[in-house]
Amino acid sequence: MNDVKGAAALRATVVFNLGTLGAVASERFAARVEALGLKPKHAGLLAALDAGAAASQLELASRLGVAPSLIVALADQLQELGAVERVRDPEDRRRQALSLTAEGRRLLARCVRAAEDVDAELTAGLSEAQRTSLTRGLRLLGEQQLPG
Amino acid sequence: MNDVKGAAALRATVVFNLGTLGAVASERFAARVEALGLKPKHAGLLAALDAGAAASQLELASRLGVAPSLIVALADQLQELGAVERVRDPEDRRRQALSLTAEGRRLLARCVRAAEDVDAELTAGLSEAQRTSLTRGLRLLGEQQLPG
DNA sequence: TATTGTTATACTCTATAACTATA
DNA sequence: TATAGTTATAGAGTATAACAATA
Repeated sequence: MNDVKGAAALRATVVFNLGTLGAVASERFAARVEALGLKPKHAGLLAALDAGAAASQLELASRLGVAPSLIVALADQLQELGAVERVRDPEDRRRQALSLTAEGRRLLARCVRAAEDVDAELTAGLSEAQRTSLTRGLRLLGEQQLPG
Repeated sequence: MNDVKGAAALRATVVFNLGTLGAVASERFAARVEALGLKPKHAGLLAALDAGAAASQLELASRLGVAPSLIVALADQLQELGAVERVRDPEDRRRQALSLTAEGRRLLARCVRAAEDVDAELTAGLSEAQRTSLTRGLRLLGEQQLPG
């Protein structure tokens, strides 16, 4: 009790649990979307496009907090899967507008189902009230700390 | 409303928020412990040792869910900082028991403070009740999904 | 000259495999 | 021969920097 703060105090923090659980969660989600030819970042890009960020690739990069070159790679792969289209802006031919295809929306829906499956798995040991309260807390934090 | 599930549904999931917030949280924690010469995994190892997992390096590796070779590297660095000691088990000279030094406990305490600072930053926009409920939900999930 | 997208390159993190020493 | 730890190597993921096309 006269201890300085140790392991128990670290485990009590939000940041420690977010970090460790985030890694576990991402790993499980990745395992489920792998069969679709996707990584979690692909799902993130699909979601950003679906949310209406039909913007230029540079804008997407800053919204997702990744390097522009990564958007190129992700978009290349999604394009090969027929999930997105690139259309040159006729008013500024440097710009490429990314947009979801029907197949892209279908893939996104499959990602959502994968995420919901992982959710069920992760929160299986929680009561309904606990699940609700956790979900709300995370959404609130997400709205405050994440762009868009 | 006749839409298939899209971006909004993905953002509503626990796994999506855990993944994205976990990345943000880890990044902020990493920035704070960098000045101590540490990465988040160093803090994790210090915490595991403080929690009493004084075990062999191989046991540590499986407890933390990382490769044994990573424990070697982390322990090397912590030893250079004077934070851990390696003592050969006299009964089986292949085994090295890692243990925290006073400096290691001091470093761990500084990690805890860093984590608490990040917590305050992350949850600044939440009410006390929201913060409590989030913290409880995460700890509960952590106890169920994480080893040890 | 500045900006968008792309390509080339390098860096970080971590795992797998090969190796050493003890058992 | 099997195991703990170590070292060497390789792969994934992503960023930075150089480049091309357009403005």
